[in-house]
Amino acid sequence: MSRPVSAPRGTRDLLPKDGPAWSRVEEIARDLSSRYGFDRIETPLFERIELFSRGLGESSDAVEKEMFRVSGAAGGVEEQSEWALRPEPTVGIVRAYLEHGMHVLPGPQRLWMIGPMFRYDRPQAGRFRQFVQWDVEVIGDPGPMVDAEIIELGHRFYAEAGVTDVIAYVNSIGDATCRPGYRAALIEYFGAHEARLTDDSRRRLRVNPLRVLDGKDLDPELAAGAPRSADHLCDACRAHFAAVQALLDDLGVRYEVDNRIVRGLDYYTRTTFEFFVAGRRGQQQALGGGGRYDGLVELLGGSSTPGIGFGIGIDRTVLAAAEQGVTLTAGTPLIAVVGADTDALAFRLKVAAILREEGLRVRVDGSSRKLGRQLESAAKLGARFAVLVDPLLADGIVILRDLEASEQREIRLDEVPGAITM
RNA sequence: GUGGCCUUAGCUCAACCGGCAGAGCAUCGGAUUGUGGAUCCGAAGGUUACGGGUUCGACCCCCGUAGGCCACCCCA
Repeated sequence: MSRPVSAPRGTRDLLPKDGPAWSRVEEIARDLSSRYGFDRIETPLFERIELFSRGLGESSDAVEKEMFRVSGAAGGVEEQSEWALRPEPTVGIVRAYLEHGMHVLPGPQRLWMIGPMFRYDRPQAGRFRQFVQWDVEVIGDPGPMVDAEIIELGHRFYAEAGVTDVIAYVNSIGDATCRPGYRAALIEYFGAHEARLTDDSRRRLRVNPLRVLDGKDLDPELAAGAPRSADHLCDACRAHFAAVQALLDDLGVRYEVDNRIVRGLDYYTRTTFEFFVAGRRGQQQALGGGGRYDGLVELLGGSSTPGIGFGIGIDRTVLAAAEQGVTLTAGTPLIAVVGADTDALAFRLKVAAILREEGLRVRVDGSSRKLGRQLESAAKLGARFAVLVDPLLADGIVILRDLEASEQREIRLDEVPGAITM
Protein backbone atom coordinates (compact mmCIF):
# COMPACT_ATOMS: atom_id res chain seq x y z
CA MET A 1 0.00 0.00 0.00
CA SER A 2 1.32 3.42 -0.87
CA ARG A 3 1.16 6.36 1.49
CA PRO A 4 -2.36 7.65 1.71
CA VAL A 5 -3.12 11.34 1.56
CA SER A 6 -4.80 12.41 4.78
CA ALA A 7 -7.89 14.53 5.22
CA PRO A 8 -7.29 18.26 5.81
CA ARG A 9 -6.76 19.32 9.38
CA GLY A 10 -9.93 19.69 11.40
CA THR A 11 -12.04 17.63 8.99
CA ARG A 12 -13.09 14.02 9.15
CA ASP A 13 -14.89 11.48 7.05
CA LEU A 14 -18.36 10.29 7.83
CA LEU A 15 -17.95 6.51 7.69
CA PRO A 16 -20.55 3.81 7.04
CA LYS A 17 -20.68 2.91 10.72
CA ASP A 18 -21.67 6.51 11.55
CA GLY A 19 -24.25 6.70 8.77
CA PRO A 20 -27.38 5.50 10.54
CA ALA A 21 -27.00 7.89 13.50
CA TRP A 22 -26.33 10.86 11.23
CA SER A 23 -29.17 10.01 8.91
CA ARG A 24 -31.53 9.71 11.84
CA VAL A 25 -30.54 13.06 13.36
CA GLU A 26 -30.85 14.83 10.02
CA GLU A 27 -34.17 13.13 9.45
CA ILE A 28 -35.44 14.46 12.79
CA ALA A 29 -34.28 17.98 11.89
CA ARG A 30 -36.00 17.86 8.50
CA ASP A 31 -39.16 16.43 9.97
CA LEU A 32 -39.34 19.03 12.75
CA SER A 33 -38.67 21.84 10.28
CA SER A 34 -41.69 20.70 8.37
CA ARG A 35 -43.88 20.14 11.43
CA TYR A 36 -43.11 23.61 12.75
CA GLY A 37 -44.01 25.22 9.46
CA PHE A 38 -40.60 26.12 8.08
CA ASP A 39 -39.72 26.21 4.39
CA ARG A 40 -36.46 25.00 2.97
CA ILE A 41 -33.78 27.40 1.77
CA GLU A 42 -30.29 26.66 0.52
CA THR A 43 -27.58 29.26 0.18
CA PRO A 44 -24.00 28.99 -1.19
CA LEU A 45 -21.18 27.61 0.92
CA PHE A 46 -19.17 30.73 0.14
CA GLU A 47 -20.07 34.40 0.02
CA ARG A 48 -18.31 37.70 -0.46
CA ILE A 49 -16.05 38.45 2.47
CA GLU A 50 -17.65 41.82 3.07
CA LEU A 51 -21.02 40.18 3.69
CA PHE A 52 -19.58 38.50 6.76
CA SER A 53 -17.46 41.39 7.97
CA ARG A 54 -20.47 43.67 7.69
CA GLY A 55 -23.05 41.26 9.09
CA LEU A 56 -21.07 39.59 11.84
CA GLY A 57 -18.94 42.57 12.86
CA GLU A 58 -15.24 43.21 12.25
CA SER A 59 -14.39 42.50 15.86
CA SER A 60 -16.16 39.14 16.06
CA ASP A 61 -13.90 36.13 16.36
CA ALA A 62 -15.54 34.59 13.32
CA VAL A 63 -14.31 37.47 11.16
CA GLU A 64 -11.20 38.47 13.03
CA LYS A 65 -9.46 35.11 13.20
CA GLU A 66 -11.65 32.26 11.98
CA MET A 67 -12.47 33.33 8.43
CA PHE A 68 -11.86 30.53 5.95
CA ARG A 69 -10.80 32.38 2.81
CA VAL A 70 -10.78 30.94 -0.69
CA SER A 71 -9.56 32.56 -3.86
CA GLY A 72 -11.01 32.00 -7.29
CA ALA A 73 -9.05 30.65 -10.22
CA ALA A 74 -10.52 29.74 -13.60
CA GLY A 75 -8.49 28.13 -16.34
CA GLY A 76 -5.34 28.95 -14.46
CA VAL A 77 -6.22 32.64 -14.43
CA GLU A 78 -6.76 34.23 -11.06
CA GLU A 79 -9.95 36.15 -10.90
CA GLN A 80 -9.29 39.11 -8.74
CA SER A 81 -11.75 37.86 -6.19
CA GLU A 82 -11.69 36.30 -2.80
CA TRP A 83 -14.49 34.69 -0.92
CA ALA A 84 -15.01 33.25 2.50
CA LEU A 85 -16.57 29.91 3.34
CA ARG A 86 -19.59 30.64 5.51
CA PRO A 87 -18.87 30.47 9.25
CA GLU A 88 -22.58 30.61 10.09
CA PRO A 89 -25.79 30.52 8.11
CA THR A 90 -27.76 33.60 9.11
CA VAL A 91 -26.19 36.37 7.07
CA GLY A 92 -26.30 34.28 3.91
CA ILE A 93 -29.98 33.61 4.43
CA VAL A 94 -30.70 37.28 5.12
CA ARG A 95 -28.74 38.16 1.97
CA ALA A 96 -30.95 35.79 -0.04
CA TYR A 97 -34.05 37.20 1.66
CA LEU A 98 -33.13 40.70 0.50
CA GLU A 99 -31.86 39.69 -2.93
CA HIS A 100 -35.12 37.92 -3.78
CA GLY A 101 -37.46 40.50 -2.28
CA MET A 102 -38.86 37.98 0.16
CA HIS A 103 -40.21 40.77 2.37
CA VAL A 104 -43.18 41.07 0.02
CA LEU A 105 -44.12 37.42 0.54
CA PRO A 106 -47.05 36.77 2.88
CA GLY A 107 -46.40 36.42 6.58
CA PRO A 108 -43.11 36.14 8.42
CA GLN A 109 -40.60 34.03 6.50
CA ARG A 110 -39.84 30.79 8.31
CA LEU A 111 -36.77 29.18 6.77
CA TRP A 112 -34.63 26.14 7.51
CA MET A 113 -31.39 24.68 6.20
CA ILE A 114 -28.91 21.92 6.96
CA GLY A 115 -25.35 22.20 5.72
CA PRO A 116 -21.66 22.54 6.47
CA MET A 117 -20.13 25.62 8.11
CA PHE A 118 -16.43 26.50 8.18
CA ARG A 119 -14.29 28.12 10.83
CA TYR A 120 -10.55 28.24 10.61
CA ASP A 121 -9.74 27.67 14.26
CA ARG A 122 -7.76 25.11 16.16
CA PRO A 123 -9.40 21.66 16.12
CA GLN A 124 -10.37 19.98 19.37
CA ALA A 125 -12.68 17.20 20.46
CA GLY A 126 -16.15 18.06 19.16
CA ARG A 127 -14.81 21.03 17.24
CA PHE A 128 -13.92 20.95 13.57
CA ARG A 129 -13.03 23.33 10.78
CA GLN A 130 -15.96 21.92 8.85
CA PHE A 131 -19.08 21.02 10.78
CA VAL A 132 -22.76 20.61 10.02
CA GLN A 133 -25.51 22.81 11.38
CA TRP A 134 -29.26 22.65 11.31
CA ASP A 135 -30.50 26.17 11.15
CA VAL A 136 -33.91 27.80 11.44
CA GLU A 137 -34.70 31.48 10.92
CA VAL A 138 -37.88 33.52 11.34
CA ILE A 139 -37.69 36.86 9.57
CA GLY A 140 -40.37 39.49 10.08
CA ASP A 141 -41.87 38.43 13.39
CA PRO A 142 -41.22 40.84 16.29
CA GLY A 143 -43.28 39.16 19.02
CA PRO A 144 -42.00 37.22 22.04
CA MET A 145 -44.05 34.17 21.13
CA VAL A 146 -41.71 33.16 18.33
CA ASP A 147 -38.72 33.40 20.70
CA ALA A 148 -40.34 30.84 22.98
CA GLU A 149 -41.50 28.77 20.01
CA ILE A 150 -38.05 28.18 18.61
CA ILE A 151 -36.46 27.53 22.01
CA GLU A 152 -39.13 24.90 22.49
CA LEU A 153 -38.33 23.56 19.02
CA GLY A 154 -34.69 23.15 20.03
CA HIS A 155 -35.69 21.19 23.10
CA ARG A 156 -38.00 19.00 21.06
CA PHE A 157 -35.17 18.23 18.65
CA TYR A 158 -32.81 17.04 21.39
CA ALA A 159 -35.57 15.01 22.99
CA GLU A 160 -36.34 13.20 19.74
CA ALA A 161 -32.64 12.59 19.13
CA GLY A 162 -32.49 10.92 22.52
CA VAL A 163 -30.32 13.55 24.22
CA THR A 164 -31.57 14.10 27.75
CA ASP A 165 -30.90 16.74 30.40
CA VAL A 166 -30.71 19.60 27.90
CA ILE A 167 -31.07 23.08 29.31
CA ALA A 168 -31.35 26.42 27.53
CA TYR A 169 -29.49 29.36 29.04
CA VAL A 170 -31.28 32.53 28.00
CA ASN A 171 -30.58 36.21 28.31
CA SER A 172 -31.58 39.54 26.86
CA ILE A 173 -28.88 41.92 25.71
CA GLY A 174 -31.20 44.81 24.85
CA ASP A 175 -31.62 46.70 21.61
CA ALA A 176 -30.47 49.90 19.93
CA THR A 177 -32.31 51.95 22.54
CA CYS A 178 -30.87 50.48 25.71
CA ARG A 179 -27.69 48.71 24.64
CA PRO A 180 -25.62 51.93 24.46
CA GLY A 181 -26.47 52.64 28.08
CA TYR A 182 -25.52 49.12 29.14
CA ARG A 183 -22.33 49.36 27.13
CA ALA A 184 -21.44 52.58 28.86
CA ALA A 185 -22.12 51.02 32.25
CA LEU A 186 -19.81 48.11 31.42
CA ILE A 187 -17.06 50.40 30.19
CA GLU A 188 -17.34 52.48 33.32
CA TYR A 189 -17.31 49.44 35.62
CA PHE A 190 -14.53 47.45 33.98
CA GLY A 191 -12.60 50.63 33.21
CA ALA A 192 -12.48 51.33 36.93
CA HIS A 193 -11.11 47.82 37.54
CA GLU A 194 -8.87 47.61 34.50
CA ALA A 195 -5.91 46.49 36.58
CA ARG A 196 -7.72 43.23 37.36
CA LEU A 197 -8.41 42.41 33.72
CA THR A 198 -6.26 40.25 31.46
CA ASP A 199 -4.81 41.76 28.30
CA ASP A 200 -7.42 40.01 26.24
CA SER A 201 -10.29 41.34 28.31
CA ARG A 202 -8.80 44.83 28.13
CA ARG A 203 -8.73 44.59 24.37
CA ARG A 204 -12.32 43.41 24.26
CA LEU A 205 -13.36 46.20 26.58
CA ARG A 206 -12.38 48.61 23.85
CA VAL A 207 -13.82 46.84 20.82
CA ASN A 208 -16.81 45.01 22.28
CA PRO A 209 -17.41 45.51 26.01
CA LEU A 210 -20.24 42.99 26.19
CA ARG A 211 -17.87 40.16 25.43
CA VAL A 212 -15.71 40.87 28.46
CA LEU A 213 -18.46 39.11 30.37
CA ASP A 214 -18.14 35.67 28.90
CA GLY A 215 -14.37 35.41 29.31
CA LYS A 216 -13.26 32.50 31.50
CA ASP A 217 -10.32 34.58 32.64
CA LEU A 218 -12.62 37.02 34.36
CA ASP A 219 -12.19 37.34 38.12
CA PRO A 220 -15.38 35.76 39.56
CA GLU A 221 -15.71 38.50 42.14
CA LEU A 222 -15.45 41.11 39.43
CA ALA A 223 -18.00 39.26 37.31
CA ALA A 224 -20.45 39.05 40.16
CA GLY A 225 -20.34 42.78 40.70
CA ALA A 226 -20.62 43.67 37.02
CA PRO A 227 -23.66 45.51 35.70
CA ARG A 228 -26.33 43.05 34.61
CA SER A 229 -27.96 43.45 31.24
CA ALA A 230 -31.36 42.72 32.77
CA ASP A 231 -31.03 45.85 34.94
CA HIS A 232 -30.35 48.09 31.97
CA LEU A 233 -33.10 47.05 29.59
CA CYS A 234 -35.47 49.68 28.29
CA ASP A 235 -39.16 49.20 29.01
CA ALA A 236 -39.88 47.56 25.65
CA CYS A 237 -37.00 45.09 25.97
CA ARG A 238 -37.84 44.34 29.56
CA ALA A 239 -41.44 43.57 28.63
CA HIS A 240 -40.33 41.41 25.72
CA PHE A 241 -37.95 39.37 27.86
CA ALA A 242 -40.54 38.94 30.62
CA ALA A 243 -43.05 37.72 28.05
CA VAL A 244 -40.56 35.20 26.62
CA GLN A 245 -39.93 33.79 30.08
CA ALA A 246 -43.63 33.58 30.87
CA LEU A 247 -44.25 31.67 27.66
CA LEU A 248 -41.37 29.29 28.37
CA ASP A 249 -42.76 28.73 31.87
CA ASP A 250 -46.17 27.91 30.41
CA LEU A 251 -44.63 25.48 27.95
CA GLY A 252 -42.70 23.77 30.72
CA VAL A 253 -39.45 24.21 28.85
CA ARG A 254 -36.27 23.80 30.85
CA TYR A 255 -34.28 27.03 30.90
CA GLU A 256 -32.27 29.31 33.12
CA VAL A 257 -31.61 33.04 32.84
CA ASP A 258 -27.88 33.70 32.57
CA ASN A 259 -26.65 37.19 31.84
CA ARG A 260 -23.32 35.93 30.55
CA ILE A 261 -24.93 34.62 27.36
CA VAL A 262 -23.94 37.53 25.12
CA ARG A 263 -22.95 35.60 21.95
CA GLY A 264 -19.91 36.25 19.83
CA LEU A 265 -21.60 37.89 16.85
CA ASP A 266 -22.47 41.55 16.75
CA TYR A 267 -25.89 41.23 15.14
CA TYR A 268 -27.73 39.90 18.15
CA THR A 269 -30.36 41.94 20.00
CA ARG A 270 -32.70 41.14 22.86
CA THR A 271 -33.11 37.39 23.33
CA THR A 272 -29.96 35.22 23.18
CA PHE A 273 -29.69 31.56 24.19
CA GLU A 274 -27.43 28.52 24.13
CA PHE A 275 -28.26 24.83 24.62
CA PHE A 276 -26.12 22.63 26.86
CA VAL A 277 -26.36 19.23 28.47
CA ALA A 278 -26.80 20.16 32.13
CA GLY A 279 -23.49 19.91 33.94
CA ARG A 280 -21.40 20.06 30.75
CA ARG A 281 -21.36 23.82 30.74
CA GLY A 282 -17.70 24.29 31.51
CA GLN A 283 -16.48 22.28 28.56
CA GLN A 284 -17.33 24.77 25.83
CA GLN A 285 -19.56 22.13 24.35
CA ALA A 286 -22.62 24.09 23.39
CA LEU A 287 -25.05 21.88 21.48
CA GLY A 288 -26.61 24.86 19.80
CA GLY A 289 -27.36 28.52 20.17
CA GLY A 290 -29.07 31.49 18.66
CA GLY A 291 -30.98 34.63 19.29
CA ARG A 292 -32.81 37.62 17.96
CA TYR A 293 -31.26 39.94 15.37
CA ASP A 294 -33.69 42.80 14.92
CA GLY A 295 -31.07 45.06 13.31
CA LEU A 296 -29.42 42.69 10.84
CA VAL A 297 -31.77 43.04 7.88
CA GLU A 298 -31.43 46.81 7.98
CA LEU A 299 -27.67 46.54 8.44
CA LEU A 300 -27.44 44.53 5.23
CA GLY A 301 -29.43 47.08 3.27
CA GLY A 302 -33.08 46.21 3.86
CA SER A 303 -35.78 48.04 5.74
CA SER A 304 -36.06 47.60 9.49
CA THR A 305 -37.13 43.99 9.93
CA PRO A 306 -36.87 41.78 13.02
CA GLY A 307 -35.46 38.27 12.94
CA ILE A 308 -34.63 35.34 15.18
CA GLY A 309 -33.07 31.93 14.69
CA PHE A 310 -30.78 29.22 15.96
CA GLY A 311 -28.01 26.99 14.74
CA ILE A 312 -27.76 23.49 16.15
CA GLY A 313 -24.70 21.30 15.71
CA ILE A 314 -25.48 17.97 14.07
CA ASP A 315 -21.98 16.71 14.96
CA ARG A 316 -22.36 17.53 18.62
CA THR A 317 -25.88 16.16 18.81
CA VAL A 318 -24.72 12.81 17.41
CA LEU A 319 -21.81 12.91 19.85
CA ALA A 320 -23.99 13.74 22.85
CA ALA A 321 -26.45 10.97 22.00
CA ALA A 322 -23.58 8.48 21.73
CA GLU A 323 -22.12 9.64 25.03
CA GLN A 324 -25.49 9.07 26.66
CA GLY A 325 -25.58 5.56 25.27
CA VAL A 326 -28.36 6.20 22.78
CA THR A 327 -28.35 4.09 19.62
CA LEU A 328 -29.85 5.89 16.67
CA THR A 329 -30.84 3.84 13.69
CA ALA A 330 -32.33 4.69 10.34
CA GLY A 331 -33.78 2.66 7.53
CA THR A 332 -35.49 -0.67 7.34
CA PRO A 333 -34.02 -4.06 8.28
CA LEU A 334 -31.49 -5.51 5.87
CA ILE A 335 -32.35 -8.68 3.99
CA ALA A 336 -29.75 -11.01 2.49
CA VAL A 337 -30.62 -13.18 -0.45
CA VAL A 338 -28.59 -16.40 -0.40
CA GLY A 339 -28.80 -19.51 -2.50
CA ALA A 340 -28.46 -23.21 -1.88
CA ASP A 341 -27.84 -23.89 -5.54
CA THR A 342 -24.46 -22.33 -6.13
CA ASP A 343 -25.03 -21.96 -9.86
CA ALA A 344 -28.42 -20.30 -9.93
CA LEU A 345 -27.21 -16.70 -9.73
CA ALA A 346 -29.88 -15.43 -12.12
CA PHE A 347 -32.54 -16.77 -9.79
CA ARG A 348 -31.05 -15.04 -6.74
CA LEU A 349 -30.73 -11.75 -8.58
CA LYS A 350 -34.32 -11.95 -9.76
CA VAL A 351 -35.59 -12.60 -6.24
CA ALA A 352 -33.57 -9.63 -4.99
CA ALA A 353 -35.02 -7.40 -7.71
CA ILE A 354 -38.57 -8.40 -6.78
CA LEU A 355 -37.99 -7.65 -3.10
CA ARG A 356 -36.34 -4.33 -3.93
CA GLU A 357 -39.28 -3.38 -6.07
CA GLU A 358 -41.36 -3.76 -2.90
CA GLY A 359 -39.13 -1.19 -1.19
CA LEU A 360 -37.07 -3.58 0.88
CA ARG A 361 -33.37 -3.11 1.58
CA VAL A 362 -31.58 -6.07 0.02
CA ARG A 363 -28.06 -7.41 -0.45
CA VAL A 364 -27.65 -10.42 -2.66
CA ASP A 365 -24.81 -12.91 -2.28
CA GLY A 366 -23.24 -13.65 -5.65
CA SER A 367 -20.66 -16.12 -4.41
CA SER A 368 -20.51 -19.86 -4.98
CA ARG A 369 -19.69 -20.50 -1.34
CA LYS A 370 -21.75 -23.00 0.48
CA LEU A 371 -24.83 -21.98 2.34
CA GLY A 372 -23.23 -21.84 5.78
CA ARG A 373 -20.63 -19.32 4.66
CA GLN A 374 -23.23 -17.22 2.94
CA LEU A 375 -25.32 -17.08 6.10
CA GLU A 376 -22.26 -16.24 8.13
CA SER A 377 -21.49 -13.28 5.88
CA ALA A 378 -25.11 -12.16 6.01
CA ALA A 379 -25.05 -12.11 9.80
CA LYS A 380 -21.77 -10.19 9.89
CA LEU A 381 -23.15 -7.59 7.52
CA GLY A 382 -25.96 -6.98 9.99
CA ALA A 383 -28.78 -8.59 8.02
CA ARG A 384 -31.88 -9.18 10.09
CA PHE A 385 -33.38 -11.71 7.66
CA ALA A 386 -32.12 -14.08 5.03
CA VAL A 387 -34.14 -15.23 2.06
CA LEU A 388 -32.97 -18.66 0.90
CA VAL A 389 -33.75 -19.54 -2.66
CA ASP A 390 -33.50 -23.14 -3.75
CA PRO A 391 -34.62 -24.61 -7.08
CA LEU A 392 -35.78 -27.70 -5.22
CA LEU A 393 -38.59 -25.69 -3.61
CA ALA A 394 -41.89 -25.25 -5.37
CA ASP A 395 -42.24 -22.37 -7.77
CA GLY A 396 -42.59 -19.01 -5.98
CA ILE A 397 -41.64 -20.48 -2.61
CA VAL A 398 -38.59 -19.35 -0.63
CA ILE A 399 -37.34 -19.84 2.90
CA LEU A 400 -37.48 -16.76 5.12
CA ARG A 401 -35.00 -17.06 7.96
CA ASP A 402 -34.97 -14.74 10.96
CA LEU A 403 -31.29 -14.41 11.77
CA GLU A 404 -31.88 -13.05 15.25
CA ALA A 405 -34.40 -15.64 16.36
CA SER A 406 -32.82 -18.45 14.32
CA GLU A 407 -36.24 -19.45 13.06
CA GLN A 408 -37.30 -20.08 9.50
CA ARG A 409 -40.28 -21.09 7.45
CA GLU A 410 -41.26 -21.66 3.86
CA ILE A 411 -43.19 -18.73 2.48
CA ARG A 412 -44.44 -17.41 -0.83
CA LEU A 413 -42.08 -14.77 -2.21
CA ASP A 414 -44.85 -12.20 -2.50
CA GLU A 415 -45.60 -12.60 1.20
CA VAL A 416 -42.07 -11.69 2.28
CA PRO A 417 -42.61 -7.89 2.51
CA GLY A 418 -45.61 -8.35 4.77
CA ALA A 419 -43.81 -10.88 6.92
CA ILE A 420 -40.79 -8.71 7.70
CA THR A 421 -42.41 -5.33 8.28
CA MET A 422 -44.37 -6.54 11.26
C1' G B 1 -3.54 32.38 17.44
C1' U B 2 -0.86 30.50 22.68
C1' G B 3 0.82 26.35 25.81
C1' G B 4 1.24 20.94 27.32
C1' C B 5 0.98 15.59 26.03
C1' C B 6 1.10 12.19 22.01
C1' U B 7 1.89 9.36 16.83
C1' U B 8 4.47 1.34 15.73
C1' A B 9 -0.52 -3.41 10.99
C1' G B 10 -7.61 -1.38 9.74
C1' C B 11 -8.27 -1.12 15.68
C1' U B 12 -5.99 -1.74 20.83
C1' C B 13 -1.07 -2.20 22.18
C1' A B 14 4.12 -4.88 22.89
C1' A B 15 9.44 -4.79 21.40
C1' C B 16 15.17 -4.95 27.79
C1' C B 17 20.52 -0.22 27.95
C1' G B 18 20.51 1.75 20.79
C1' G B 19 21.24 -4.76 18.34
C1' C B 20 16.79 -9.41 13.15
C1' A B 21 9.46 -5.12 14.12
C1' G B 22 5.51 -8.84 17.33
C1' A B 23 0.59 -10.20 19.68
C1' G B 24 -4.75 -9.89 20.34
C1' C B 25 -9.08 -8.31 17.77
C1' A B 26 -10.90 -7.43 12.89
C1' U B 27 -10.46 -9.00 7.46
C1' C B 28 -9.91 -12.93 3.69
C1' G B 29 -9.40 -18.37 2.45
C1' G B 30 -9.96 -23.51 4.13
C1' A B 31 -11.80 -27.54 7.62
C1' U B 32 -15.56 -29.20 10.85
C1' U B 33 -18.67 -34.06 4.71
C1' G B 34 -25.03 -29.49 2.04
C1' U B 35 -28.46 -23.66 7.41
C1' G B 36 -24.89 -18.25 10.47
C1' G B 37 -22.16 -16.00 15.28
C1' A B 38 -18.23 -21.43 18.29
C1' U B 39 -13.62 -24.14 17.45
C1' C B 40 -9.26 -25.50 14.51
C1' C B 41 -5.71 -24.54 10.28
C1' G B 42 -3.77 -20.89 7.06
C1' A B 43 -3.08 -16.15 4.42
C1' A B 44 -2.72 -11.17 3.83
C1' G B 45 -1.60 -6.73 6.18
C1' G B 46 4.72 -2.24 7.99
C1' U B 47 9.18 3.27 4.37
C1' U B 48 7.65 2.24 12.98
C1' A B 49 3.40 9.77 10.59
C1' C B 50 6.98 12.55 7.17
C1' G B 51 12.02 14.81 6.43
C1' G B 52 16.86 15.38 8.26
C1' G B 53 20.89 14.50 12.02
C1' U B 54 24.04 11.45 15.58
C1' U B 55 25.83 6.20 15.40
C1' C B 56 29.17 0.33 13.04
C1' G B 57 23.86 -0.01 13.80
C1' A B 58 17.79 4.11 15.32
C1' C B 59 10.74 2.24 16.69
C1' C B 60 14.25 3.91 20.66
C1' C B 61 18.60 9.75 21.13
C1' C B 62 18.50 15.11 18.76
C1' C B 63 16.18 18.91 15.29
C1' G B 64 12.26 20.24 11.97
C1' U B 65 7.34 19.44 9.63
C1' A B 66 2.45 17.36 9.62
C1' G B 67 -1.54 15.29 12.26
C1' G B 68 -4.30 13.91 16.85
C1' C B 69 -5.69 14.85 21.98
C1' C B 70 -6.03 18.35 26.19
C1' A B 71 -6.15 23.35 28.36
C1' C B 72 -6.87 28.60 26.72
C1' C B 73 -9.65 32.03 23.11
C1' C B 74 -14.44 31.25 20.99
C1' C B 75 -18.19 28.65 19.59
C1' A B 76 -21.55 24.27 17.00
